[in-house]
Amino acid sequence: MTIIASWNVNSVRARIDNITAWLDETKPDIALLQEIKVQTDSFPQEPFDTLGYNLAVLGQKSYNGVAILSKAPIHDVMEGLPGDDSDEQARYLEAEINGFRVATIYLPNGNPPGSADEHSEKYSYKLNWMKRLRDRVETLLADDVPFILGGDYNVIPAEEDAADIKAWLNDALYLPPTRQAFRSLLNLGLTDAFRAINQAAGQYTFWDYQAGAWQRDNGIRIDHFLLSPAMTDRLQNCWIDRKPRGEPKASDHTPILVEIAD
DNA sequence: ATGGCTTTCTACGAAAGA
Repeated sequence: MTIIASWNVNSVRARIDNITAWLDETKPDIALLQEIKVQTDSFPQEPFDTLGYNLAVLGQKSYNGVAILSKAPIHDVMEGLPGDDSDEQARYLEAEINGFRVATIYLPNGNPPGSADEHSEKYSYKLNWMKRLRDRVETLLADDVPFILGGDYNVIPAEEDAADIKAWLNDALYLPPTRQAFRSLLNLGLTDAFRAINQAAGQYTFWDYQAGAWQRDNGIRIDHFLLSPAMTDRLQNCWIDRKPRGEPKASDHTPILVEIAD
């Protein structure tokens, strides 16, 4: 049995005590982090060493940045999403652990989206990034390697994934092209692990810092695990741990976890 | 809400986030 967590921590340095306390209590075998907001060589390695984790880090100054923590050895690390050599944003890191491939994903936000006739530069980047992710998934499927892609997708898949969907109708997280691109990933044969286990509305992974969103449970479900067919066959459970969002100095995201059978 | 927080930076306000 393997427990894998994904958590957009909104700065690994500002959140180090929250993160280490949660890891020490929850003890996931693998943790995928996003928005570490630090360059690779400044990543705080020592507290994770102490907890028994191996590390793979793809950092960037100030923004973005992703990391994989794993109690088992990490092999064959791939830094960055293929398909655009000019893309310098640190949003994708993939490796082999325990015989499967695992990626930590920080999909672009995309706001402001621009108009329907002319998407903004940021929204175009998001949609192109999703196309590159689809291409990567097609390669992994063709190679017949089991895989799990976890992270902050910045996609609200359906109206039941937001407390107030009207607030998101014209947002890059929910616009039709965004949901269409997310569905096209699923249509390749991937499974949204959370929805395979839990069909309830009102299951969120993000609450804005503003306007008492957490206290009012005004959230959205945007952090996801997508599993290849072979990994879906091994899926035992998937759940959201709301507790870290209520702690002092919390990230605006909370962790999502999957349990995979051996 | 064209932003009510939060984080970052050769900082002292602006950019980015969602």
